[in-house]
Amino acid sequence: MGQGMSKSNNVYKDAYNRCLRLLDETRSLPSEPELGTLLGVSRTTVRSILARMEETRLITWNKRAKTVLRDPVPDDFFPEEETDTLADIIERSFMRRLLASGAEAGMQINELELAREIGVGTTSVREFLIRFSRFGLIEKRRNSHWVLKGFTRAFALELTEIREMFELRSAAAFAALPQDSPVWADLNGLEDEHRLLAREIATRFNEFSELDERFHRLIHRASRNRFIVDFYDVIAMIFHYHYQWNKAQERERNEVAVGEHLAYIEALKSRDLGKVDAACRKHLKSARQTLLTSIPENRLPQKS
Amino acid sequence: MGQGMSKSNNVYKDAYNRCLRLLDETRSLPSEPELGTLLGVSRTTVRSILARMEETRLITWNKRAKTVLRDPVPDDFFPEEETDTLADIIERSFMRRLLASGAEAGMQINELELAREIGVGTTSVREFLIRFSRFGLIEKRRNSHWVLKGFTRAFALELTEIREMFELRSAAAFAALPQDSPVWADLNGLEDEHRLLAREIATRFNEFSELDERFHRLIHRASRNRFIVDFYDVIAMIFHYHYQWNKAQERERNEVAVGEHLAYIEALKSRDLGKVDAACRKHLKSARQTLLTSIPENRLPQKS
DNA sequence: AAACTGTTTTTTCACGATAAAAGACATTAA
DNA sequence: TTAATGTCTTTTATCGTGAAAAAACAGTTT
Repeated sequence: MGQGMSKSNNVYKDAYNRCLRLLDETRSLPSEPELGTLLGVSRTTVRSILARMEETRLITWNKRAKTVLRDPVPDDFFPEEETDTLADIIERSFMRRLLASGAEAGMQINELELAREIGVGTTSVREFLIRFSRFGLIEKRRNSHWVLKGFTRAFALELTEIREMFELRSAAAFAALPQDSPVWADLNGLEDEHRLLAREIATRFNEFSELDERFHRLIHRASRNRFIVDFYDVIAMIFHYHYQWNKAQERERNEVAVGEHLAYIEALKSRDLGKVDAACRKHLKSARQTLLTSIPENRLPQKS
Repeated sequence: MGQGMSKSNNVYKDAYNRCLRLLDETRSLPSEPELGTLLGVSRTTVRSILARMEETRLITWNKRAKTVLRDPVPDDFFPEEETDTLADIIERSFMRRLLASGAEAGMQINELELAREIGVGTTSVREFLIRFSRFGLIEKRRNSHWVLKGFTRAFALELTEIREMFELRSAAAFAALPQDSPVWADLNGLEDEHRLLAREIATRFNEFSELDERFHRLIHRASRNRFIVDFYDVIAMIFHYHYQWNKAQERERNEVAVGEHLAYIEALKSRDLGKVDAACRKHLKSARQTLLTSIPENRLPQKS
């Protein structure tokens, strides 16, 4: 499937699907540039979308007039898997292998083999590995292969050490932000979402990780330091796959975390640096514990 | 020049040049695998080197017997510029443009144009930009171009903030290392080199930046945290180009820094955490000052 | 005139192909 | 029987190419 293909049109397909959802809401579509901004794509792509919608008799299209003819049905949508970017496909395949047992530290990674297995070109795999290397899980040998460093206890400890350093500093910066800063409104919004989730935790516990990420990113942004903000990508990636892998006690864990977040938010709103520090430390400690207990360590930690 | 060329043989040429220097020291060369380890290349490359050395009558080569016939002359060496990796060539070109006036923040970076200008393929430029993005100076717009964030005062401040956080922690970890750790010998070696350089600073001041990097890397390594160790790459890159660009008061600056390093080393050796912290802070403060004064800020700092 | 649509050009993304370099296997010498 | 050399295979590094997508330009409509 798909060999020899130069470039998939997933941007178009994804935007098309999103545009279909817009159709429910209006009787006619806005101008091409406006649609482009709305969907986050260029006008070229917008025009391809409109052309297809006309073909499938979803709309009539004549210059400025784009009249909706009917509501979209499930069959109008492109299949989900065709809307993924190649980078996402490669990342998922790679992480599946990495988290599967048998991915020992020190194991070497073969670009060609990975590319063949996933069914993509080597260039895309190379670029993925280069991007991925900043997560500290793989390392390149000059003129040679990549080496897997492994999702080990040592990795988790190094990661959380930096995370704690950065978040404590960000939280302090957050508390020191002037009262008229828009972050306080954002924080209030997040607080409401937390309270709502806390009330319905029994059924909605799996929605926590998305809220968790938004909350921590808001705090990190207060540091106004690109290295701190960017580092949250590493944390988010690890936690994303970690939670996908380890579902044990998910409900309990998340319930505890929501409570900690609410205390943390309370501390931030008090703008008392001592309280902020304490609440932040407490939450980070339990987050680290959660991560650590999920990593089985059957080998001695390797030196250097 | 060089169009259509798949891959340059710079690994071979560089190893060849380094192998020539070995010739001065011995009358016969070791085995192929041994030479490979010595030069950091595969046996395939070693054999190409030996083949050429035989051709140019530098050695006779018959199975295990590799007898040196004559000392190499300057003409035997490949030109320096042919030994550079493509990544280095691209980095240099890119940094030259970036540091040249006219590289405004917000300016967009064009892969194709860069590739054409440097005379390399787009793939190599793309891979370079991905690797380079971790330095925080450029940012990718999804499905579109890269944006230059600029070598601004804000960048320098964000960079030094992290650097100070990491180095203070590393220095403390260093001082806490057991007396029998090999780092103390390394530190003594560096101390000697500093004293030597201090004595001859008038003529050797330009050798400081290399020593500086080795010293700080030793300290960062004590953190035993890959993210801290890796972050020194960012600092090293910035300081490398910064010093190349800004030669004003180089001698004075370096003289002061050598003195600060010696005090810092003294503090580490005392293993008194208070002294270490003070010496580290003092040096980092002046390092930051040096970096900041060299960045002309003619615009207001832009809001996020 | 401002904002839109129609058309053309440029750039990004991803592939297969090929030389350089690494690595594996087979053979031979110490 | 260990460690080298000789030979063959695989992988990495880099390019040119072509389709997807963005961006620029030109002409229209309100």
